[in-house]
Amino acid sequence: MATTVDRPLRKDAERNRQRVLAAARELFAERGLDVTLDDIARAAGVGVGTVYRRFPDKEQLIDALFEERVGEIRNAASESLELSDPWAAVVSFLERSLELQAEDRGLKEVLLSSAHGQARVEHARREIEPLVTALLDRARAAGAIREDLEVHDLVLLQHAVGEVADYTREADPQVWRRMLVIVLDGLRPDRRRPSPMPSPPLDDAGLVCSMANLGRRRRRGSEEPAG
Amino acid sequence: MATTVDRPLRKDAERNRQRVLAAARELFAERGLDVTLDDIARAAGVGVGTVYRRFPDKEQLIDALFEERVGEIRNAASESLELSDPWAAVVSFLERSLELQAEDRGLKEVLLSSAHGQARVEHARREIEPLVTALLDRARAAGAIREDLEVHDLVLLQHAVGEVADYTREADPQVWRRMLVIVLDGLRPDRRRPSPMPSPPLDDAGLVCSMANLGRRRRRGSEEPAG
DNA sequence: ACAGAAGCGGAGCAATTCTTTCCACTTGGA
DNA sequence: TCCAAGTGGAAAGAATTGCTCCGCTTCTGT
Repeated sequence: MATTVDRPLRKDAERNRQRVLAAARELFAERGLDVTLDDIARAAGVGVGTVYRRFPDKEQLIDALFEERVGEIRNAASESLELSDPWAAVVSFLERSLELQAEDRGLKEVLLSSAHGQARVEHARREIEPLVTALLDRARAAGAIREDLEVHDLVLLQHAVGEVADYTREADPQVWRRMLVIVLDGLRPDRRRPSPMPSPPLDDAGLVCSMANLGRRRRRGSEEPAG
Repeated sequence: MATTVDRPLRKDAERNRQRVLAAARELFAERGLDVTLDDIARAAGVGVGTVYRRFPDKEQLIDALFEERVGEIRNAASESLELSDPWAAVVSFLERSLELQAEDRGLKEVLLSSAHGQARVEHARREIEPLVTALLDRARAAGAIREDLEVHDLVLLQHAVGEVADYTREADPQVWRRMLVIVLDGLRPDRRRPSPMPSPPLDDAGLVCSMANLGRRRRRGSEEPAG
C-alpha cells in the first residue's frame, strides 16, 4: 500500500480533497455530526461522488477530522498539568477544553458518545482521562479542590456546561462562561466571595432565540402557527 | 361545540382514550417527545387510527398532556416561595423542579424549546419566570445568594443539570444530584466548606453506558464494528 | 498534441422512518 | 335487534439519508 508516494493524487483531486475536509470541518463544527454528506459536498463545491471516492464512508471522514481535534483537548490537559498551581491547572484545563467544545459542536458529540469515530479517536479519548485524573489528584492533594470530587464528576460537569454553550451558541456565545464560573466556585474547598462573572447574563431575546433554535435543531423546522 | 355533555364518548371509547393518554405519558417521560404515535398506540394496546380519532395531531396530544406537568413546576415555585428561609426556598425549588425534569424527559423538552405545546403550555411557562425571579430577588435581598446572578442564569443552570440527568438516566438516575450540590455551592455568596454529596459518583460502567445511550438516542442504533 | 488513466458530478436507488388516511369489520346501547 | 359509533392496522405519502453508477471532463506523461 505505498500509494502515498507511488501515486500521489492528481493535482485537482488533492485540491478537492482539501476542500471537502475544510467544508466538513466547518459544517461539523457549526451544525454537529449529523450534517449530510450532501451538504458537505455542496459546501465544498464538489459532487457527492467525489466525497465518497476519498472517504469510504461518513465515519471515516469523522475519524480523520476529529483525530486532531481530540488531540487538542489532550494537549490542553497535558499543558495544564505543567502549570505549577494545581488549582489554576484545573481551571485552565476546563476553560480550554470548554472553549474548544463551544467552538465545535461535532467535537462535543465525538467526546460524549461512543458511537462515532471508532478506533483512533476512541484511543485518544482514553488518553485524556488519566491526565484529567492527574489534574484532579494533584489539586486534591494540595487542598485546592473539594475532596469528594471524582474524575467522572468533572466529565459530567463539562457535559453540563458544554450543553449550555450549545443551547446559547447563537444567542450569546459567551454566557457559558458564567456557568463555568459558578461551577468552579462550587468546586473550591473553601471560598469567601464569589469570583467575578466574565460576561453579562443572557437577556430575554437571547433566551427566546435559544428556545427557538432548540426546536429547529431537534426536529424539522416546521410548524409556524399561522396566526 | 357542547359535545362534552350532549354526546359523551361511548364507554369503550373513553377507556381507550385514557389508555392512550397513559401510554403517551409514560413514553414521553421515558423517551422524550419524539416517540412516534405508532409506539404510543402499540403501548396503549390500540390501533393508530384510534389515536388519530381522538387527537387531531401529535402537538395537541402533547399539549393536553403537559399542561398539568408544567403546572407542577409552577406549584413547586410557589410552594417554595412560602418557605421562610430565602436560601432554602431556592434550593427547594431547584431540587423539586429538577426532580420533575429528571423523571420526565418530555417535560424537559417542553420547557426548553418553544416548538412544542403551543398556547396553554407556553402560557404556564410564562407564569413560572416571575415566581423564579421572586425567589431570586428575595434570596439576593437576604444576602443568601451571589449578587451577580440573574434569573436566566438559573434557567440555564437548570438546563445544564437537567442535561446530566438525561445523559445518565439509565446508568445512575441520581448522579445529577451531585452536580446540583456543586452548582448550589457555587451560588452561595460565601461558604467555608463544601456541602455533603447526596450520592456516590458515576462509576466507569455508568459512563460507558451513558456514552452508548447517547449514540443510540441521537441517531439510528446501527453500527457494530463487526470485528 | 494526444491517448488514456484518473477524476468528476449528481441523478437516482434503496432503505428508513414517521404521519396520516381509509375502509371493512366489530361493538355498545337504545 | 340494529346501526351509529368505534376500531385496527395495512398501506399510501412524504421526508430524509447513505451511497452507487456511469457518461463525461480534465490531467499528465510522452
